[in-house]
Amino acid sequence: MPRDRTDARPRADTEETRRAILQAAHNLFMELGYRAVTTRMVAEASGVKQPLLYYHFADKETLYLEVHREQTAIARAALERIAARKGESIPERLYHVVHYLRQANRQNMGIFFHELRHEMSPQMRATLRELFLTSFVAPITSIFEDGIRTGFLRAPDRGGIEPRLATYMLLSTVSSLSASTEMAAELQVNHGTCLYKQDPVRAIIHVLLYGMATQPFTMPPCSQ
Amino acid sequence: MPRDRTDARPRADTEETRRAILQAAHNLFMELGYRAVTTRMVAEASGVKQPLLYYHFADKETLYLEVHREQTAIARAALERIAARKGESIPERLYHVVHYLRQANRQNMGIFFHELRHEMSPQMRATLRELFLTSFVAPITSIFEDGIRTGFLRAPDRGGIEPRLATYMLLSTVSSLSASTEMAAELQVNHGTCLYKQDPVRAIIHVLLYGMATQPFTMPPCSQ
DNA sequence: CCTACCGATCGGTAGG
DNA sequence: CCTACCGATCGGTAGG
Repeated sequence: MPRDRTDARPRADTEETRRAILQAAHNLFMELGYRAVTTRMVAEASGVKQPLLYYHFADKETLYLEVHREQTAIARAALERIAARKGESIPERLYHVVHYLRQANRQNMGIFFHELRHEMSPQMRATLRELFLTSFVAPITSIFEDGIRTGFLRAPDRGGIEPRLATYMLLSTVSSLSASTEMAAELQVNHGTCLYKQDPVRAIIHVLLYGMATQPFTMPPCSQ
Repeated sequence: MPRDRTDARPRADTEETRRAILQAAHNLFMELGYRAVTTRMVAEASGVKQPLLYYHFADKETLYLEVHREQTAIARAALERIAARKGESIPERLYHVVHYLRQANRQNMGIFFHELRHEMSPQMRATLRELFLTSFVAPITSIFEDGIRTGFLRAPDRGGIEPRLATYMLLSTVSSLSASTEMAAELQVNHGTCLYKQDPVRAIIHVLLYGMATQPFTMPPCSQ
């Protein structure tokens, strides 16, 4: 749609503006959510007038999609790279995953799914869901699969859980960690006597791997 | 504010209407979130005209607060009752907690904190935060504290985590479970060979208690 | 408990 | 890339 007009500015300028809009929209959508961000807020944050957004993007929903397309591509590359480091242990790879997720200012996963269900058109919903699965869920799941394969993690039929469920537990805990001031503040206070406990990320991974119970699990064996 | 007018209806009718509004508002706020729910939607769902809401409640924010006041009172009673069942094991009590949380149609915790930070006035934010801590966090935390006290769970200085962090991990995982179709659908598919795995709630509690690793935790001992 | 209506703001368009 | 503006809808009020 852009650059088919006779009085168009040089390509660089137009591209630059488009990128400024995407960047501003990214920050605002992640901070406030789809509905709370107005097109006028995006325009002001990117230094243009509001109707210009509709020269670069068909509508607000499309702008939201383009933001996610760009960000998920970056996240996918980073997470697949971490997942592929077979030389590193499972805890190390998980730590790097969580570290990346926190550093990328992703919004809360619950809010993302909420927006998917309630604010997006059906085809947009399907596209965004696919982007999320490919870029976030798949790489992390492959780490858990690797853990089961190498015997570090229990297989689902040996008292373990499905890799996909493990991924969702990790993602939901970490995204709540970033989203809720309450939880984040709580974790900052935790200056325990143990080294890893000063780092909430390590504490969470520690629980997912080794649990909280004193004794190893005493559930009835699976092949009963 | 209500019932100080000369032509007021009988007390029962007015109370009934107020309750109908609260019930409709509860369902809508939990399903769609504060911002997405309009006062006109609440009015229609409770069978009254929109301006009537302002006879019973000062504004939209106050209506939201009253909904939470009522619901957290119910939740608090239920959760404190479960936490007090000292005859039941920690896993059993946790299972009942999660079962209750899922049955009460609570919204996603991430969305709740998001609304707290971005949609509420400061004093409303403080009140709602207090309600949440007293009604949800405190009772569940007391179960984890009990687990450490009785030796079923590892103490924070013995390779365990703070009870409060355990509570947030449980709450965030469970609330994502209810909120994301994605995750819920995933868990329905899980028909493993192991009994507890057919129940996603048991699987989540199992991981929090016993972890996913084959071997007990091999982190450096804490008193080093 | 209602009808009628307000100022503000929303996403998006016209026209250049 | 802008000014000007649209129809719709929002939370809330006037007045009875």
